[in-house]
Amino acid sequence: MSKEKILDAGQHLFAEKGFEGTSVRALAQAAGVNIAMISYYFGNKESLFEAIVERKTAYTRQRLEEVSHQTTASPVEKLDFVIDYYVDLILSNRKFHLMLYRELTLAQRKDFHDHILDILQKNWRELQGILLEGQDKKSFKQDIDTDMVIMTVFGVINQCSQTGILRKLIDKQDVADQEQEVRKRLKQYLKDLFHAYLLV
Amino acid sequence: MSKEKILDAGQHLFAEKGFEGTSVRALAQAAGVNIAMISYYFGNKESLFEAIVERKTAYTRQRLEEVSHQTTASPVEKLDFVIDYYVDLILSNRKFHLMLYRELTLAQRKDFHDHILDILQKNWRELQGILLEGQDKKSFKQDIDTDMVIMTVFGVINQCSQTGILRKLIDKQDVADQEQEVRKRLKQYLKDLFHAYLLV
Amino acid sequence: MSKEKILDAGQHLFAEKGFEGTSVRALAQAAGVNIAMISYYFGNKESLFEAIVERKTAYTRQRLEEVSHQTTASPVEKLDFVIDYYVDLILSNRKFHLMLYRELTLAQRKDFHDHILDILQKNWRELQGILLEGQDKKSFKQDIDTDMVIMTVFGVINQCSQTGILRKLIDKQDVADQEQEVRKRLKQYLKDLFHAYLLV
Amino acid sequence: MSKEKILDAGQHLFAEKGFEGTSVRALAQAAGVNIAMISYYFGNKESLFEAIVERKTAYTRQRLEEVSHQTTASPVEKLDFVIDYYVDLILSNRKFHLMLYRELTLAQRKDFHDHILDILQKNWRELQGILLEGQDKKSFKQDIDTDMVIMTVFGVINQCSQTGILRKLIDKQDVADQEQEVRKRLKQYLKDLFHAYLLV
DNA sequence: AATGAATGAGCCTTCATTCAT
DNA sequence: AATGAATGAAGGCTCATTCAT
Repeated sequence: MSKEKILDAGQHLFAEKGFEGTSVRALAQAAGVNIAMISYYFGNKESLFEAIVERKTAYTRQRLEEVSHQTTASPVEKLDFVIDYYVDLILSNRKFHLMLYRELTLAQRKDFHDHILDILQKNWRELQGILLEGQDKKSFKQDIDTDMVIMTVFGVINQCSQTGILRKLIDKQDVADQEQEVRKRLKQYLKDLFHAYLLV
Repeated sequence: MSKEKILDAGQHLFAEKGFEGTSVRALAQAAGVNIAMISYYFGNKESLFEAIVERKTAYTRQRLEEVSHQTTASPVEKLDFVIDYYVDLILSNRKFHLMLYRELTLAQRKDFHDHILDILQKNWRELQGILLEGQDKKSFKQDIDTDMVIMTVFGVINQCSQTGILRKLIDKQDVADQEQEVRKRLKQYLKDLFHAYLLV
Repeated sequence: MSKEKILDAGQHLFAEKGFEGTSVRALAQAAGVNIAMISYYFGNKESLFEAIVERKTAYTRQRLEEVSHQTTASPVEKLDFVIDYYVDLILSNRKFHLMLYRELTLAQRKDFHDHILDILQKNWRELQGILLEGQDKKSFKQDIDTDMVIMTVFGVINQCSQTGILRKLIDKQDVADQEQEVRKRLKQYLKDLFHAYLLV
Repeated sequence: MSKEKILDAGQHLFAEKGFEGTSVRALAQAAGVNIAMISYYFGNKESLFEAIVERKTAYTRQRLEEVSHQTTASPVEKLDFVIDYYVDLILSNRKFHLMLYRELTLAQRKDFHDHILDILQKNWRELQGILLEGQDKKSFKQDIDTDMVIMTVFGVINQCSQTGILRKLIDKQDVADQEQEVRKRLKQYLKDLFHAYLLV
């Protein structure tokens, strides 16, 4: 009960304020539990952070595997699906993902960094599998840089999420519409881009 | 004299440890000045940070403007040049740029966030100018998403810089070679990608 | 069952880490019982400590009384026996005795201090009885300071046990031999010393 | 100024409550300075403790050396002087010395333990020098255990200081008289004891 | 222009103990 | 008889900043 409340509060607060910016006092207060419960359940703040990332990414990985291992869809269809999936995933959890990548760029806490990177790489391998399958089936070109394609998918989505620049480019409508507009545009763009680059 | 030393020390330390991770004590010690000098010259840590970013980006912007305003090159050539330029720029100052984007994603410090974003947008407008010029001259397609192309340039370079994943993918050679290999591969990929997407 | 396990764990842990240095959590873990059991059985940490000391000293006192009340031996023989006995006793339980005297010197916990001192004094009175008997029988000098002799017996043994200096003075042999060497030397010295001081 | 105040407050508080029992908050309050000044001047609580011991023992060592190196006195006179000196020294700073020996028996903090022991051993060597000189000059017996004599001097004084038992043995007079009585009796006893044991 | 001392708030963690079951 | 969850206080320490000189 308290454990869940701490995880929930942590997911929200870490996303909002970052690791350093979130004090255990604030965590305990937001979770409505005593400050000592963080140590009691998780040992320390760092381990709580890892537990939150673990919970979040485990769910994501599971969902992703289900999708990418299905055999009925073509590589292009799978790629399009993954694009849609990741755009929605990242933009629906903007602050959390931003925070994750932010902490990832801090050379401090090397062990944690490697741990998270391993988890993310598992997901990246799924995408790589689709690209290689497409090359095998001759539906994608042979001289493409698959690593870079993966970098592009996450790089573009993160960049949009990060800078929030599109909010400035489209300022005619209200916030909710903007959000939908950005997602739609992002999905369309990535598909167009990769169809132009990948397809034979 | 002391002021310069503080700026230099700050540029290095903030890049290495981030804003939160850099203490005023560490700054003073690294600069070889008294701890009170930071407040004396810059008021507080945040303002020192802004001064450092200002100094760094001003230099970059100046260099970029010189390049993009030249009239002899074609849009494609200009695009290719900007790609080369940014890959070298960001990868040559990896830690600083990572830190910059990291701090940018923290909702805290809103004013600072907007200030930095304004600076970066100036540079982005240069790139946008090239894309629009290409459309004008009918050398680029008409139905392209120019905002997204900009997001892609920075997104992909940052993603490579950020995760350092390529270091894992190419581990046959020594570090210096890897660095060159990554840059070369990144430049080639981005050109191939945009030529496929942009050119009529 | 749990109570015994706690007492055993406490005797070992308090000897090793001292009163302050032993946490209730560590006690519970070492005893393999729930943390709340310490409060359940003993009320609080302090009372547990007293219970342990009580158990330990009661056993010692019983052994000592058996010995000192025997009537066949002369005062000198009795004294020699007590010296042998105490050297072995204290050096065989070095850490426990060190801890006991250590806690005794803390002005805090006055009640506990007095309680322990009463117990120890009972044993001291046995030794004093021997000395007075020796004076009565004219085998010891009349102008000796019996209180100080008692202080000397315990003071010297404790000092050796405490500083572990003899380990540094005799470093030719292995640890087990050192231990035996120290005991032998200590017994011989104390007998020589008191024979010189006490005997008529 | 603050540094001195912290050292003074520390000397008093550590003697009174021990290392663990003295909080940095209490130290700061007793010294009338801000809590951060302990870190500012000494780094941490442990280093403050070492600084205090250093200051105290340095003064003692200096005094002792002056005395033991004088050439006019005989070995017996020197021994008697050292006995008088140490009885006064330890009983005048009872709580401090008790605390010192107490902390010395804690296996925790091994480095600190060794450091203090080294300092104390320097003083012990002075006493050992006197005993060896006495043997050289044939005024002391040849078959004495000099290490044990040293253990005895400190052991007996510490034991008296520690248990405070004499307070119970002599309870006819007021406290100040007791103190003097104990010192006088202790000095006399130690001289009698060693004269009996050492002299040819 | 520059300093070292000083501040007070805040950090994370651990403590002995008690509660509800 | 026994438990795991929960408590609130206190622990040592570091922080950015300011003061007096």
